[in-house]
Amino acid sequence: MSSVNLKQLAQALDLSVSTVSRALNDSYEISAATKEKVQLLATQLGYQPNPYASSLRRQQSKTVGVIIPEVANNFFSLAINGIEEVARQNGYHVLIYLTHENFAQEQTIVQHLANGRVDGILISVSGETQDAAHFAKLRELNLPTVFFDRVCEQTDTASITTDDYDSGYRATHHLLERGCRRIMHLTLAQHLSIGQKRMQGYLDALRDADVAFDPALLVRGGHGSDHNTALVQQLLEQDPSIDGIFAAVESLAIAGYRACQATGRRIPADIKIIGFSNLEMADLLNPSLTTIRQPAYAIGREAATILFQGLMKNRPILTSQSQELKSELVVRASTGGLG
Amino acid sequence: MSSVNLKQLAQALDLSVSTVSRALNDSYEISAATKEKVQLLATQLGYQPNPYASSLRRQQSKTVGVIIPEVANNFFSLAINGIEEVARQNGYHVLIYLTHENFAQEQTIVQHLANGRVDGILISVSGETQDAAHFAKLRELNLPTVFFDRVCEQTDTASITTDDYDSGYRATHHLLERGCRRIMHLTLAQHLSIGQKRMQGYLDALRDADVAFDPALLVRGGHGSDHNTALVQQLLEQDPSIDGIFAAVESLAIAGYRACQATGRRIPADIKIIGFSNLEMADLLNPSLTTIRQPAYAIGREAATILFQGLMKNRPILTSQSQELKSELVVRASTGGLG
DNA sequence: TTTATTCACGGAAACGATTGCGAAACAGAC
DNA sequence: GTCTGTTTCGCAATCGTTTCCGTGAATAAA
Repeated sequence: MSSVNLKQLAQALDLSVSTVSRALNDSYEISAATKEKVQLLATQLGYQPNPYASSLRRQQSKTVGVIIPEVANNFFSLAINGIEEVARQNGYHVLIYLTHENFAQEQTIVQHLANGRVDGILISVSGETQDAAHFAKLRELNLPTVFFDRVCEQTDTASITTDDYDSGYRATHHLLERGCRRIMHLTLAQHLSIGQKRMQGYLDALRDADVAFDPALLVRGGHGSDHNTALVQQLLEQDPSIDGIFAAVESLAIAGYRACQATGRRIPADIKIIGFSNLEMADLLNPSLTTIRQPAYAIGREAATILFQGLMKNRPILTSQSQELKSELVVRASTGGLG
Repeated sequence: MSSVNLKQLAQALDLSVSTVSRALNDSYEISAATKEKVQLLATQLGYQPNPYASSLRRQQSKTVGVIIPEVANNFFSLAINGIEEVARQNGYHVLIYLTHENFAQEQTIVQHLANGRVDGILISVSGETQDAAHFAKLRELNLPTVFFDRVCEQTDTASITTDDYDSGYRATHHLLERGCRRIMHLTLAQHLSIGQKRMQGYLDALRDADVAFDPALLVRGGHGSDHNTALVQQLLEQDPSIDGIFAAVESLAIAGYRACQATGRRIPADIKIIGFSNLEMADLLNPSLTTIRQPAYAIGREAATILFQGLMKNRPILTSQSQELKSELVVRASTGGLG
C-alpha cells in the first residue's frame, strides 16, 4: 500500500484530516490557498487515497464485474476489450470471472459478487444456464446488470445482443441458395434465447425454402473441441447426404472443419460450412470460412456504456435501453464464394 | 450490497458484534454451540462480509492485478485462463488492465495499482516499454510482482518465460534447413528481452549456417494489422530475394500471410513462414502455419502460482523462483512440412 | 475456602476515508 | 457595539470488520 495517508498529510500541514480530505476533493468549503498547499504536498508525497477505505465509506467500489464463459475466444476477448476501454474512461476497474460454460460456477460467481464488491455486472450467460434464480437475486439487491450476447430473458434489465434470428435465417438461406439441402445445425446453447433465435432462423429459412427439417441434423455441442469434432464426425459418417453445416458458434465451425478433414469431405465441393465467428483470419483458413461476424468490440462498448450511464446517474438499468446490433454475413470459400 | 451485516446478526442473536465475527471466523474462543447458532442464522439471512471493510481492516484485498498488452490474442487470453483458475482456487479476485502496447498507459496503470487495491501484480510488459522506473516503485512499496512472457529484466523479481533464444534459433534453423537464405525477421518488441533473445537466436542460427545477416530484413512492427501488413508487403516488393519469414509474434505471421497474398508469393513454394503462435487452428490455415507454440495456459498458471505462494506465506517473490518453460516447434505446410 | 486458570464473550479501538454539524474568525450593516 | 452572514476549518460520527484487551463465571488446584 502507498504508505502515506490523510492523517500524515494533515499533520505535516498542521491541518485537520477533514480539511485535507476536502481540499483534495476540491470542496467549496476550502480556501484556494489551502487547497493549493494540500494538493502540492499530496503530489509530492505521492498520496493516493486508500480505495478500500473510500469504498467502505462511499458505499461504492468503482469496480464492475465481467462474467463470461471463456476468454480464449475472439468474441469474448474483443468484448472485454471494449468493456475495459469504457471502464477506464469512466474511472472504473474491471474484475473478470470465467464460468467455463458451467452453471454451478456461474451461480457461485454471481453470489460472490452480491456482497458489494462490484457496483455493477456485465454478463454473458453460460451455455448450461437454464435457471435464472441467481440473477433474480441481483435485481433484489439492486445490483445493476447488463447482459451481452448471451442473454437471460427472464431477467428484466438491459441487454446488448445481435440480430440472431436474422443472422440464423440469412446463414441458412445462404447455404440453401448454394444448393445445400441437408444442413446440419451445430449449437452450444440450445435453451438460451440466443441459441433458440439462431435455430428459429434456421428453421424458418428451411420452411420458406420448402426443405424438410430433420431433427437428426441438430447437434448440441459440449465441452472440449475434440469431443465436438467427434460428434460432428460421427454424424457425417452416419449420414452421407449431409451437404451443409451451420455452426452457431466459432468453435463448432472449427469442429466442422476437422470433422470434414477426418471424413474426407471436401469443402465446399462436398459440403459447405458457415459459422458465427470473429476470427480475424477467417479469410486465411483453408478454405476461407464464410462467417457471420458479430460486432464484438461494439457489443462490449455498448454494454459497458449503458451500465456506466446507469451507475453514474444512479438510475436503474431499464429493459428499454437494450440494443440489437447487426451482424455481418461475409461470404468466403467455404460456401463456394470467392477467395 | 448484501444488506445484512454483523451488527444485525449480533442484535438478532443477542450477542456482541465481536462474538459474531469470531464465530464466523471459527475462532477458538467461541463455544461450539454459539458458533452453530451464528453460522446457521448467517446462512439463513445470506450474510456475506463486506469485502471493503474486511480489506480495510486486514490490509489485504484478496485481489491481484493482471496487466497485459492485449486480450484479443490467443496467447494472453490463454494465460488469463490459467491465472483466473489459480486465483479462484486461492480465493483471489482478478482485476484486468490492458496497455494496448502503450507505455504511458502501462505507467498509469501501474501507478494506480500502487495504492493497495491489489495484493500482487502479474504483468506482461508492453512492447514500447524501455524504462523500468514504474516497476522499481512497486518493489519499493513491497508489492509482489511476477512477470510473464514479456519480462522486464531490470526488475529483480520472479518471471515465467519460455526458451525464447532456443525457439528463435530453432525457428530460424528450421527455415535454413528448408532452404531459405534470405529470412525476414518480424518483431514487435525489439528492445524487450524477449524480442532480443528471439532475435539473437535468429542471428546465431544464421551465423552457424554461414548465412550473412542483412539488417534490411529486420522489420519492427507497430500498431494495427493493416499497418504491419503494409510494412511487410513493401519490403517484399522491394526485395524479391526474400524466401523466408520468421515472425516473432502471431499477429505478424498473419501480416506475413496477407503480404504474401498481396504480392502473389506462394507459400511455401516461393517463401516459407514460421511464427510464434497459439492459434488453436494454425493447422487449418491456408497453408497450415508452422508455429512455435508457447505453453500459454501453463505460463499463466505458473506465474499465478508463484505469486499466490508468496502472498499466502507472506514471503517476498525471489528471482530464483523464475521458470523457463519450453516452447514447441510444430512443423506444418507453411515451411513445406506435411499438411 | 481461597487462589489460579481456563472458557466464553463484550467493549472499544483500530483500518482510512468522507461528511454532517458546529464553531471560530472576520466582514459588513444597522 | 450588536447582529447577521459568510468563509474556512475542526470535531466527531460513520462505513463494516477485525482484534486487542478486559471481565465475569466456571472450574481446577491448593
